[in-house]
Amino acid sequence: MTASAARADTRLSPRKRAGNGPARRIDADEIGLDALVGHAGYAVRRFQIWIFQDFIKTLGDVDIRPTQYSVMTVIGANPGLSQMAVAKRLGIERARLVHLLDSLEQRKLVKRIKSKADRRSHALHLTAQGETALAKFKRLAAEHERHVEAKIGKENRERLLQILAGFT
Amino acid sequence: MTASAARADTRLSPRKRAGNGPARRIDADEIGLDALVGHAGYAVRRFQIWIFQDFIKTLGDVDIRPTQYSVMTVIGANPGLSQMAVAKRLGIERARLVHLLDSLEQRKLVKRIKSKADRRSHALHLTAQGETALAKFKRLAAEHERHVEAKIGKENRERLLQILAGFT
DNA sequence: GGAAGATTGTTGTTGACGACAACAATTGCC
DNA sequence: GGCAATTGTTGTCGTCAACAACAATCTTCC
Repeated sequence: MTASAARADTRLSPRKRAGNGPARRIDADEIGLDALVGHAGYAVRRFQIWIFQDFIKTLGDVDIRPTQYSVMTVIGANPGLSQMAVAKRLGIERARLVHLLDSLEQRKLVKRIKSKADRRSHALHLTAQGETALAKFKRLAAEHERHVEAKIGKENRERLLQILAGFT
Repeated sequence: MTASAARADTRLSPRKRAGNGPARRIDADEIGLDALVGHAGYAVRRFQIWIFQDFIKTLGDVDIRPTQYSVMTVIGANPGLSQMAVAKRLGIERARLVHLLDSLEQRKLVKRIKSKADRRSHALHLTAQGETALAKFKRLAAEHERHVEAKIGKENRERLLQILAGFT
């Protein structure tokens, strides 16, 4: 079922089939994308939507979204980071990180500790509760990753990670 | 360097390096992502952001965003489609497509023609101006695609398209 | 040592986008 | 002929990226 793509570009162009309206019912599966096939951005966008939806669903019970997971993972692996450091590392704006941390702090998963070295900044840590929660999140994330494998194949997933390793 | 994924889970944890704050200046490039590396979703998200930004910049002079481009491409290749058909094909909601078409119609690139076969629906067409404009957009999109090649390599781009072909 | 400029966290706004819900007009079905 | 489904539209809500402005604080430079 997944192997049925990658043609489509070389089908006889359906151009100007209809004068001012479709005479026949169009099945929406048989619409030629033409130039759209072959655009990396389009494929990546569609895939990203799919993968995020599966992540959100798989971690739906614990109510954790991909960005929240990435923030907790980075803090868990590097306790004491400032908000700027986390934002820069994850490529999110510090303005946005404020709300993310507000939410995570309300849920007692993360805490902001005033840094004594630089009184402008906060040192970010997971709470004890946050540590055990993150462990559970990681198990669910691993399950999500298996869904990805099931979707595109184990070796394709690894090739993908290899190709995109420069963006992490 | 690109082969360095898929371990990550088994590195000695740098946990608890800092008591309540970073003693040393952290360079934000040397922050361990640990479990984040190895997550397909994270890599794909970062890549998608990069690729969209390049697309928007490359087509900045003509003020066309990726979604607008995809809509015009589909209409150009399949004149007379209804809004539902386009929405379903591109995976966008029909509610959202309304605004996209409003914008494109104001710019005289697309026109909605009342279908006589089904008076509920509109047959979508490019205007003459839209046709020539789309040709220019496609040239710029091809230039963008070359940027992608330059970023990840020609053969990696093609492998990527192959892997994700099922999502187009 | 003090003024000038940079950095950090915060608040706010804007716009693109996905997800829903409701609605009128129209079509298809039984 | 009547009732469910479809199509386009309008609206709301929440997520997210991109900016801009601001107070507090640090750094730099004279």
